[in-house]
Amino acid sequence: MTSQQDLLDTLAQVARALGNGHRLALLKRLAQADASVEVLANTAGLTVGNASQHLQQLRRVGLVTATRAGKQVIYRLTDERIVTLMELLRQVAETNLAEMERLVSRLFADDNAGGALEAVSRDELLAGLKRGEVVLLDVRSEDEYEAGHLPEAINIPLTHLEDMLDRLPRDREIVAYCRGPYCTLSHQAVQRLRQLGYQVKRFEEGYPEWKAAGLPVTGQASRS
Amino acid sequence: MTSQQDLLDTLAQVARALGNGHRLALLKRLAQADASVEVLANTAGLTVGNASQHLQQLRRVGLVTATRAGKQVIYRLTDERIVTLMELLRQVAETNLAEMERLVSRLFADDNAGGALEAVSRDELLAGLKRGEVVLLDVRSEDEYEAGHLPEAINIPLTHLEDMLDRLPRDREIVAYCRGPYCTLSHQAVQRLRQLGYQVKRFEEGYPEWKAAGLPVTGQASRS
DNA sequence: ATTTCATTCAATGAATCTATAGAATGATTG
DNA sequence: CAATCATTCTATAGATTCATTGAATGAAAT
Repeated sequence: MTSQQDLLDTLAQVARALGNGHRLALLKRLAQADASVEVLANTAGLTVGNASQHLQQLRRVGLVTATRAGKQVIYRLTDERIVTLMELLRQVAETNLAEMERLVSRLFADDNAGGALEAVSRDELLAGLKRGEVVLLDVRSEDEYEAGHLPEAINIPLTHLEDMLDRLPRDREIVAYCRGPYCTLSHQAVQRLRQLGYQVKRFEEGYPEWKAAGLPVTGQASRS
Repeated sequence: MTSQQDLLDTLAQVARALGNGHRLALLKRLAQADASVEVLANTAGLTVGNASQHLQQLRRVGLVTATRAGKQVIYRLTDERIVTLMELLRQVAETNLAEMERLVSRLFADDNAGGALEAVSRDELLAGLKRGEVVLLDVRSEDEYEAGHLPEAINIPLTHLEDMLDRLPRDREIVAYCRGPYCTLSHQAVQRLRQLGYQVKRFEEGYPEWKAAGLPVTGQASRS
């Protein structure tokens, strides 16, 4: 059963090739069009020699291929799925690295007036919604929102928060929620919106808990 | 515009966390069920201390989260998409690392009767097809096949070769092709099918060359 | 309070990765 | 054939990663 580990080691090689910002920049450029070493070096802000070395690492694991065209060597992506792979990596990183940012956020939060990020309980939220005093904000991704969300929630993915501020009222209390108590998207949203002067609190639970409690949800299919 | 590079550097951190066989093994185990450090260490064949360190690297980039349960610390995947990410990584690696495997394959091939993997030229292929003696096998991915393929070619992605043998005739000559002379999928297919007793040869060119030569192709839209 | 267990932390050396500079290669041009 | 251009190779030093060891922490049991 060592072959299993061999396979994982091979995968790890490919992942390591992706594990460098400059190489990702090169790949990103190649996703747009094939290019020579010099062009790639310029767009990635590298010296030609250095770019060449990085490109060869990418080539070693089969992510790019090189063909000579006269004096130049043209690199191209071996497989279009590499773009998908990078996009998925970005998605996973974007949502999960919140953990890191949370630590930073905490420092900020502690600077504020003590429990600046205090959370709204389920009962409080229900009461506020009933009285029409509260606007719900779903800061998860669009996909997740479409798969199901709290009734009348506005969806602004955290990544687009600043772009879509016009959807948020300034004169009402906003309650932001995300995936649950261990998800930190809403923490960040609250923090950023506070700085912009909004009245925001965080729902202490999240969509999964809400749904599991049998409360009404809006959306398409159900997910296990 | 440095923020762009910052983002890529952050992505690179996540990719680097995936860039180790042991950590991939831990993630793979976690994809099945949450587990304690000790359990994870055992299934990955690591010492507890070492496993703990790897797990914390994964935690640092947000791929896993840890919760204490009594004496134990239970780790779990932060996001189900991590499984998808690993699967995609596997797919990309499997098709693209062919370059490496080609070197291995060559050794095998050289052991066989000289030109065991000798290739069929375009003219030979056209003649064989005309006489109806040849069955064409496209070992590229399903996507690529659907985007365009040689007429009447059967599509069996290399990854599913052994699963779909019933589509291949044992009594006729098979010619496998892929992306071109520098693509090695067909090398591997020929080698594996030979061992199973099929009469297989490899087309010395590939789909792009065939199409570029103005020969008929089947499929949907055209790709530049 | 002490012991035990699971896990984490800290320190070490070997191995690997990175950027730089300069030499070497391969293909075109004069 | 010499000169030039694009790229690759080689060598180097500094930084990072990895596995190992033993000590330290935190929670449960005696």
